[in-house]
Amino acid sequence: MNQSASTRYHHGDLGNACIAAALDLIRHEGIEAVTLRAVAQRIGVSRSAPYRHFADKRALLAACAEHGFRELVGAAETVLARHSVIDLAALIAVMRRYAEIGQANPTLYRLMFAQAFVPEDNPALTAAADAAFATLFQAIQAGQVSGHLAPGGTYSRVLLVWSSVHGLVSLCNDLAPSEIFDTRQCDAHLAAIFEVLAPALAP
Amino acid sequence: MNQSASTRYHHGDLGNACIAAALDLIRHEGIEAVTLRAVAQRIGVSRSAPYRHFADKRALLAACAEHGFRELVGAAETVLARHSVIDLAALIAVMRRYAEIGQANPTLYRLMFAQAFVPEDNPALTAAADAAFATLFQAIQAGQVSGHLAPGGTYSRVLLVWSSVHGLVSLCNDLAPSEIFDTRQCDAHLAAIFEVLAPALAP
DNA sequence: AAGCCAAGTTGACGTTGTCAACACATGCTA
DNA sequence: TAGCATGTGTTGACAACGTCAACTTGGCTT
Repeated sequence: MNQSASTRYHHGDLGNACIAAALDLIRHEGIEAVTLRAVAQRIGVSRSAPYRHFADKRALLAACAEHGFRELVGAAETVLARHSVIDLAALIAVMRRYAEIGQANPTLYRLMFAQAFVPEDNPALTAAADAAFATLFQAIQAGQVSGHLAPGGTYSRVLLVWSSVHGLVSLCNDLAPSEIFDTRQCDAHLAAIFEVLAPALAP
Repeated sequence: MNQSASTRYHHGDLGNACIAAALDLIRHEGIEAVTLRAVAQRIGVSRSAPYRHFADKRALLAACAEHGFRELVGAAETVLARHSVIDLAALIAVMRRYAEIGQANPTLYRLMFAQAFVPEDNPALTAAADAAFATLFQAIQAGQVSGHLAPGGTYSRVLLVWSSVHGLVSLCNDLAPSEIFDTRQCDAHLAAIFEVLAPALAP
């Protein structure tokens, strides 16, 4: 009785254990190391046990991507909560945190934006991505309402900010560093971008 | 003699034939359909013939990505050549064309920015990506010199423009369409972004 | 004409995703 | 309490894939 979870026949929470193991492989070993066999082995379970909890490998990866979006939204909300008003500095702080997370786990970040590539739609994943968009939208809107950000074109500004930061993080994560574009200076690049962007966002 | 290329024992240009076949599979069948066996079969050659021309599968994919960057640069230069001066309208036209190409072949576009993910560096691919950056840089610089674009911060502005458009194309290509963010309206989103961006770029 | 080398082929191997058939455990019902 | 249904994990198997080694073919040089 109360046998350790690792030796019980029934794992108890194999679904989440699979996600955790996959996330660990994604973070530390790269996407090619993420095989269902490796995931199962890490948990101490047979190779096809995960099929009781995920339809196929892509479903497991989608769950990991969903986790990534939730982490992103949670981090953004934490930063937002530290600011009593949403002005340009607050917006920059949020996007800096966004970039930080994207850079900290490049493989996961890439995976998050690789899911919709597959034809089957995944409502949970779409909702998680939407939550990221909505968080940014509400922040910018709040800044505009309180007069700390330039008014009008809320949707366009959300698109611009998200696209810019997502684009920069993607470029820095996915391109090899070169003399003309040093992908290791993502933070500095982000600051440079927001310097140009400032007049278009501040009131 | 002068036997048809498809029946000759020596193909003559198998390397380029592999790239062409892979590009066709990428465009029409999706990345998962790109197997060395499928590429070889399309050319009418045995499964491991490509290994005489590419070290491994990734090398072939890198060559495809390189081709994609060259197409991008060529298209940008064509648009630029149609404009006697580089003002905001010209810049928008270039980036619109960029987005058009990125949307026309999403799988290839994604592949182009997925190469540097692998540890081995690929000088030819890095050079091709650099050429894209350099083209945009020179265009913006020329516009600034001639007084048709706002002066100063050339590098920052290049980063901003490239990141924004690349980010938007990536988001539209890779995310599933949702009610809050319709990824099928990429062109309209691009116009919206440049509307906000205009004051930061025009003189 | 001889022979060398690049180019293409064939056979084979290990890995992977996936499925079907089976075994086990747990909780409900009689 | 016995038995059974259902959910959970295991095992065996298969096809597809990337890749390598050994072999064959063809054209070019000398």
